[in-house]
Amino acid sequence: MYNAVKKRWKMTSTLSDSRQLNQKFEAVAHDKEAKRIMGPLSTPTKGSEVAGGGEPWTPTSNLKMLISAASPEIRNREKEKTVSEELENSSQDTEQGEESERLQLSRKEKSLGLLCHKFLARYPDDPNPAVNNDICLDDVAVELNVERRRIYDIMNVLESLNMVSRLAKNRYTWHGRAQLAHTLALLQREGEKHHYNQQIQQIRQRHADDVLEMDGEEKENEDTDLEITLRETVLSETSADAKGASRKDKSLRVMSQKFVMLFLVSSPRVVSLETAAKILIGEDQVVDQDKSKFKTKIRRLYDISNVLSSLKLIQKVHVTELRGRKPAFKWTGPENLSLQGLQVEPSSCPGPLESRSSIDNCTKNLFCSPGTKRGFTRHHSLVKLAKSIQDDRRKISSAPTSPVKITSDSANGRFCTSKMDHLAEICKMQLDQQAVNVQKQSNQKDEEKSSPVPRSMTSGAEACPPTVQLSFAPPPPCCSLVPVLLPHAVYVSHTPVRPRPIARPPPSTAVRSMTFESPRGANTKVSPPSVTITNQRLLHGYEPASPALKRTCLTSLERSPAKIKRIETNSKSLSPKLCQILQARLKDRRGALTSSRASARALHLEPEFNKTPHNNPDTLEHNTELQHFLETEEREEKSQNHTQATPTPQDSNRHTNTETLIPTGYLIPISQQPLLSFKETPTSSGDAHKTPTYIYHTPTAGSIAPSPQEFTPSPLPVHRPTHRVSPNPSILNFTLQNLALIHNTHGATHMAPAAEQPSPIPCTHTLHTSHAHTPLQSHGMIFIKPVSPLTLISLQQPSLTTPKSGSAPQQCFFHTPVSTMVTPTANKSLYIPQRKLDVNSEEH
DNA sequence: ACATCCCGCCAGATC
DNA sequence: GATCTGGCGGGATGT
Repeated sequence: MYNAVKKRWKMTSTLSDSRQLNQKFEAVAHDKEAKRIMGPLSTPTKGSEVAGGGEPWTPTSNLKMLISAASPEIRNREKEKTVSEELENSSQDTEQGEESERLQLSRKEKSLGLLCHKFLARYPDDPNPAVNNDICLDDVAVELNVERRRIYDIMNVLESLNMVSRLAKNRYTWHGRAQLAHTLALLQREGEKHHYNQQIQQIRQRHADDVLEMDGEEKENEDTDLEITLRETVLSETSADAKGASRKDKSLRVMSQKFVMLFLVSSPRVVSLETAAKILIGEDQVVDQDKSKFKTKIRRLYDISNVLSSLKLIQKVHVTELRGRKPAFKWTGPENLSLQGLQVEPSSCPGPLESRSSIDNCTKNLFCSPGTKRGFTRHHSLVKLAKSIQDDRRKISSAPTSPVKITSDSANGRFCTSKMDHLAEICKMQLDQQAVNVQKQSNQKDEEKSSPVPRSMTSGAEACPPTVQLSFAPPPPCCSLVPVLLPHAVYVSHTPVRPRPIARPPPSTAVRSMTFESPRGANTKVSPPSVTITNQRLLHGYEPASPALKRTCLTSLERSPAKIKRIETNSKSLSPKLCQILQARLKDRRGALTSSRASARALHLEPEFNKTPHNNPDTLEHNTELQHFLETEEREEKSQNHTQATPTPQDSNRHTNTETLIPTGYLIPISQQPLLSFKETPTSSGDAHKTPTYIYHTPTAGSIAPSPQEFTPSPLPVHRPTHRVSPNPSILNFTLQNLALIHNTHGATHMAPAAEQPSPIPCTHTLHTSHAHTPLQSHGMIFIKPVSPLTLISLQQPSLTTPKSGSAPQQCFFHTPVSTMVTPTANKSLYIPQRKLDVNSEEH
């Protein structure tokens, strides 16, 4: 397969090369020009790359012309394309010169930025919805003479800004800048929520301090305050990076959105790559993990920057700091972003990210009768839901190493079944409701149309509301699906920002406790100050232990598959060390940790994780010991906290927190009640406050929906200490595994519940409803199988459908990487994003 | 030497 | 199983 892919790529490159060669032949180029003029190449709609030639008749053409004029390189490139195309048609002899040709092109000529320019030149900023704005990656790749891989990079960034949306495999829909302002506004808001500005300041300050004095202690102190916040946020967000979810969490889309957020919240709208990378990665990790990660992040940021630069949203600059001159980017995009439009009725309009396709998918396909065939492939998920569930169960149960999984099994069957049943009903309801919503939306649209955004692309996306609509406000049920832009990452952090209508217990910092190892090693200690800070934050309404954070921890544990593998590879040698570390850590933790353990529940770790321990005998031994140790601790903790054990809402929250620790993707803790409380405002746009539901988008299966409840106060102090230490993913994973082995006591501690929960499937609906029934539900834990996001989605839908049902369930959704959303309430538009897009409008 | 970032391997996700 | 996606990082190129 790979070979095949490679071949394909090679072919592409070959073509490119040949084209390049052709480039030399100016005459040929001219011919091409003529051809272009004659007609669009492959995609008429797109306007083909003719740009260079300049097609006066279309905006795109004009744009192209301008670009070409501005950049000879672009022009040449265009020519090359044309030429190459001709060559292709005529002959393929070019291969010989491929290499040479390739080399001939300067690096700049092959830059992503230039490529993006070319790409953008093909489409109008404000596309006519009536026209077919579909983008075929293959066509684009061919036309632009680049490998598909490069196109993905561009598409990912554009998608993060909702300038395009994925329709189906190999297919995207172009939205242009119509929704850009809205999207940016959303991102800005998200950035504010995440306190990125603080993070930036923190980092800057820290750098300054570092330069001035290398004193370790001081640094430590510094960390306490904002840094902690930053870390939390970052980590939480990073969590995405971390693993679990799928690599998608680390996707360029998420990074791009975060990156943009940094600009939007930073006072001097200048962000250095270093700062951005740190924030995106999390300083701890940066410090701790080799710099490779940092380097990689920087590389990615360059990729993103190139695209954003092409969009003219940022501009490269250099900032001079104490340490010297550093590359940075300055925001040159729109400055005054307002969410006004966004706030429009949530229900009516799909989020900026929403695309016609998504809407269509949701409305037409998804919610159509389950049995119906869906035009969109992704919708298969619905159809396959049952199958997926079963598969998941099977997998889970089969998982040799994870006891937890096994547990989930028994109940799963029923759980799934019931869910399915619900699903059908929900779908039905949803359809009905949808019809109503559509009408409403249409009405609203008229009003809202104030914004020039053409939302619905072609065919009736009746549902497709203008971008403006996205209101953050309580997203309609469907909206939940609607990607408000919050990228996966986003979802993580926002928790902190959200206002909690209900007095909920302070968030627990359980997550932190999970992080055993501080990157800084010895330095990390539990610092009382940090605890204090946490509390303060809580008071302020920040949630230190944001779900995101938790996730982060979890995620970190899981990490990307690739990484996991690496880790596993090394596990043999590392395990002993890890064990030691863990033990030491545990000792340290003993007193403090209370809830952190919960993470342990994570039991159900990915197979990979599971493998590690098992594979390595030594590890097993260590594990046993660790387990013992943990168990003991856990018991102690339980005894201490046992009061909390009772399954009251609060308890649930706690559990949730604990759950958070669980590796994302697998267990998802959802607190229902809180959600319910929030949910009430389906229509209200109140951005800021209602937000009862959060839409957590996780590209990966396991997004955790942090409920307000999640933040329980009581445990905080305990967790805090650990928190400081940055978790070593490997260690965390290891630990989690061990913990997993340890059983959880149901109520007593944090995590246990989740693991025990039988149902692997995250069905919001079920969860909520069941809340009272099963322990699982009560805990809000959901076991999500990373493997089948689709399943999750479908499950979610049901919840969507029953928006008003009032039950909490609906509020939480699990987003698979693909679709995410959670909207508790409303529901006007059903939207199922094929992929999760990122922006959330959640809070309101 | 350092900044950029292209290239394409390779694994997870989808079809 | 084939193909699509896209994370990732080696290493080339530019400054």
